[in-house]
Amino acid sequence: MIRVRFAPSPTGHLHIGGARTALFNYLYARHNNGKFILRIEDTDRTRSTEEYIEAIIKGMKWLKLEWDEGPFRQTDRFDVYRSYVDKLLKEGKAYYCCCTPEELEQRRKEALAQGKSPKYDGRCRNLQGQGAKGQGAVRFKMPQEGQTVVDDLIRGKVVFENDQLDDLIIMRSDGTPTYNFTVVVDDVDMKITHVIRGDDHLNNTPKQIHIYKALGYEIPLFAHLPMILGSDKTRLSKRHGATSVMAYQEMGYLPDALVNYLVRLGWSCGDQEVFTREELIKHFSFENVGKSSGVFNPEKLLWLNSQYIIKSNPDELVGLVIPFLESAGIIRKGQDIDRKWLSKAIKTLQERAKTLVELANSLRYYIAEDVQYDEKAKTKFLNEKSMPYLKEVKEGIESISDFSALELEKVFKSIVEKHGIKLGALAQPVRVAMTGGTESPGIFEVLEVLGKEKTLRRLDKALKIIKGEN
RNA sequence: GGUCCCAUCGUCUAGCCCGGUCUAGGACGUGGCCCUCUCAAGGCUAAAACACGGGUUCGAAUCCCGUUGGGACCGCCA
Repeated sequence: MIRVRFAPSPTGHLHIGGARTALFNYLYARHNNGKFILRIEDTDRTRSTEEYIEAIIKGMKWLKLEWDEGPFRQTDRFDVYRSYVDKLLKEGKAYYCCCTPEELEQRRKEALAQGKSPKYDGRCRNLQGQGAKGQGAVRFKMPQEGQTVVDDLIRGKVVFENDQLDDLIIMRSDGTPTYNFTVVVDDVDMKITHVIRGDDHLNNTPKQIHIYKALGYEIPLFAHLPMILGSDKTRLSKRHGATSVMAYQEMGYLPDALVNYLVRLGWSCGDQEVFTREELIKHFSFENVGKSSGVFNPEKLLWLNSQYIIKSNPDELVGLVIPFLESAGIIRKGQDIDRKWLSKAIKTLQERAKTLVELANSLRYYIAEDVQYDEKAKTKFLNEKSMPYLKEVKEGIESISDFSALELEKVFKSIVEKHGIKLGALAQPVRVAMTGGTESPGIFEVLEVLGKEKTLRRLDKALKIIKGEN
């Protein structure tokens, strides 16, 4: 049974990079009928918050990255870590270190200034019981010779010289455990078979391997994912724009579109760009995960989002767009709206909106009582020249009983033929009268969605404006 | 500074493991054309890359070495 985990630290929101790590774990688990575990690594009590735990869970749920076990929290397991530390201490595989953080910082700086490696110098390592027992931080005794090989599923064998490794702190002087230790203990306890995480952990891996060995446990398989970079090729951060997953929800992105974008950043499946969740699960494999880091490209994400909006069922879009209509002030919060009609309106706009925010805004002229005219469009199309045509459209419309796009087209066509003009000469003035602007879905569709009553009212208003009555 | 990782169009990538089929394929973005009542969507099309230098070989994007460039890590953060 394959068991993987996503183990974020709640010191911030779920961000793009974390989401992709979670996604790859999720896909690997689902592809292999394994288990996906969520574990919150909150041992840094000064920086972890409940709020961020909630935010991470919210982000995971929004992306529909369902986990099978957890969320486990490391702060619930301090006694477990403590017992493992005691075991190592007893076996002489760890020792107390009474160097203060200030001293260490000082020595690190000096080493760096002299061009030396800033690793811990092992000062307390050989004190052999002379050091203050039971106080200070606990360090793990790393082997100082030989090599450690990380056999990575993505990178192959990576060799580290053990003399490069330093005795890392596994328990702080306040008794709380640290990351490199808890991660091993938890992965063992939770029977994790594959550790799938960011590339930034590759250098930690040999240290963790030694902890597994000291504890006498089997070493899991590792897969280190390439990093996601910003446009300047440095690690993706706020400087590059939105990095929080939920910011994309607010900007009107569909979770499936984000997932699709993220998975293609580092993974490929031939020439295919758009995938259903089922296809992703079916095809996902580390064989097709690249080694090099990738630059986050918001334009491609936007394109994918537009593709997902086009593919969506308009009825589903109704529920998704309503919050955006509310926040744009197009409808009042909790206002009743005819969902069937809204669905029809959305259908005409789907291929024109790249985000739900755009979709909501483009719905404005359908929903609002009055049109807001674009000044340029108004002067160009609502004038003496178009007035007679507008009148004829009005008369034609009044005469039909079936107010459908099909019938409307007939009305327009007969006027066009009668005057020997192009359809555009008729459609554009009507478009401005209906929407206030020069861009919209096909004019017949717009009229049909608007309905006879609203159409006639807007035609009247446009005619009044031309006559200067408004 | 040390260690580790990486290197194909501006960007994401296919190809690389198993050298010839690569005048290097696809996608986003950009330009042009078509469609057309506008805007989109869609279709067609163009420009655009094997970082560099050495090997190995009849032949290298593909294998080896080096250089350069980029990234990550070196915390009583995770």
